[in-house]
Amino acid sequence: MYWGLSLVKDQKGKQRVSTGISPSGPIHLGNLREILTGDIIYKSLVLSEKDASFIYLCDDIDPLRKVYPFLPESYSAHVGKPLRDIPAPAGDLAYSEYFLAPFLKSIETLDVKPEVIRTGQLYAEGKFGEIIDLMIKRKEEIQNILQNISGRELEKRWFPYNPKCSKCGRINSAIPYEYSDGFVYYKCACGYEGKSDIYKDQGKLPWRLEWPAKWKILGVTIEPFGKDHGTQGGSYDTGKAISEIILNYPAPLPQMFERILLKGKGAMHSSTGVNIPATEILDFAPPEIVRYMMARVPPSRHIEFDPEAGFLNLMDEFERMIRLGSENKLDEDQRVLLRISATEKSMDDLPDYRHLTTLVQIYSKDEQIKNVLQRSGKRYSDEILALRIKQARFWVDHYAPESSKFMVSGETAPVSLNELEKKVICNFLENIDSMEGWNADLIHEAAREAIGRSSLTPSEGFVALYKAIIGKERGPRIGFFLESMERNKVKRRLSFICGVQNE
RNA sequence: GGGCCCAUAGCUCAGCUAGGUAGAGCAUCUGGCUUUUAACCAGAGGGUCAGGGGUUCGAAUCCCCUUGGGCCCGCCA
Repeated sequence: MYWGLSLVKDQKGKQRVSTGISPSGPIHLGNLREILTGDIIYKSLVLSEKDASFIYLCDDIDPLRKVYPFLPESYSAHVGKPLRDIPAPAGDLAYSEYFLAPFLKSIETLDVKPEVIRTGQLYAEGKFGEIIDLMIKRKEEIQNILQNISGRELEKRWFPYNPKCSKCGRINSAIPYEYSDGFVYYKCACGYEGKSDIYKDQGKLPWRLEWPAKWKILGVTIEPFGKDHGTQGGSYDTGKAISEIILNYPAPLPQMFERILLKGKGAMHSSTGVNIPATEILDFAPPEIVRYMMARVPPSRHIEFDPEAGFLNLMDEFERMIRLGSENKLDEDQRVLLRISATEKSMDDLPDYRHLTTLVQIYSKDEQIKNVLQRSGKRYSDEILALRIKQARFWVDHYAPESSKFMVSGETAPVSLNELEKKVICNFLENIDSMEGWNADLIHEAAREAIGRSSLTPSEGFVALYKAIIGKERGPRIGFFLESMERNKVKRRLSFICGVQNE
């Protein structure tokens, strides 16, 4: 059974899948796994005909933890303040919204459409109030749970609520010393003394308490999370205990997921530069393939993403699957996988990606590529075609390995050909000289004829031609390829090889 | 110190919570076709299922140990 279906099959009643993130910087492919795993689970619930909803929490009240490498040093003044209170590196938005906006755009492209909830807003609306009150009142009990399960020693003055200093704006430096009637009294490191209303966004719960609180407030029943939360004694373990003992709410069904590694580089991490921003993935990868990449393996396995040759193979694999799907040749699991990988857009008749990576290297204009594709009788919508061409070009420019790229050799570039191969080139040159026009069919016919007059097999003959023109043994179909080049340029190159003087 | 994941063909992986004669795609090789596509069709070679032990009539599959690789926690989220 498909892993998503297997995960949800025993879930009873109303289901709510939750995912989220602190929008503390640009979101990369690795982060995308969380929300896509959530979406796959959500869609698995829908396929299982269960009553399901899907939410995405933007933890915009989390403090800025440090000056990240991508930030100017001036941000040191903002460390400790909620992300929603900090100005963005550019523009007028808040810091959190600045990083959230492109991410939301990306996931929409990926056909992920959760209800987006800002945690700061939940605090502002007082949604956490009752639970904060309860947690403060049962502080000792919670403290014991945390200490027993996580094994860590909590400080004597530990308090289950972090007030935000109304003077300096930091949420990590105010020390509470008293609680009464919904107000937490604190003294901040900046010297200010004040109080926070727990029914407003004047402070927050620490993570290990906030997580179970969210489960109860939002009615979460399933939640995927990274292995960092899932370790023994980690925040899921303590969250589960707090949820069940203190809040009397069953902990959601957990689904841990492994990380995404960049082939040859290791784990993706925003700070090390080993990552591909989520937005950039979509510059070259159709959204279906990104979904497919996450959906095809169970979350417990790490994914080694190879944006170079491996990506093209993945595209092939997926396109093959679509083809088999339309021929009704897939087994049940594969059908589910395909269904879950699909976006709302139709996947019928998509131009072959690998083919496009060749075409974009031959032709510079979309119009020419469109003509070539139409010659084969296929029609694609301009919008889809333009997008795919753009993606293929991006891939060729940024990720294509040498074996997938070609460059036309200089007119006098050295090339090693044996006598038989040279003969093919010279025959071909003669044919070109006497050709009536310059189009793909004629060129192709001329090439076949030239090879026919030699003692080489057709495939050997084509190797000779490719070696002469691009210095490699294989290449794009010769007719269309040469048609896109200037006739005289081709002639000069072939003449050089044959040693024929040009007039 | 603790925890999780992984190891199956040259490469990427499936098969593992129904234990029953090792699979797919790509790559390679052979043959065919000889050109809308670096295409397509047919076939072939290629694996002590990391190693060892156990359970079993029977183990890639379940259990234990070992080795190797990766990651996470022991700050904060």
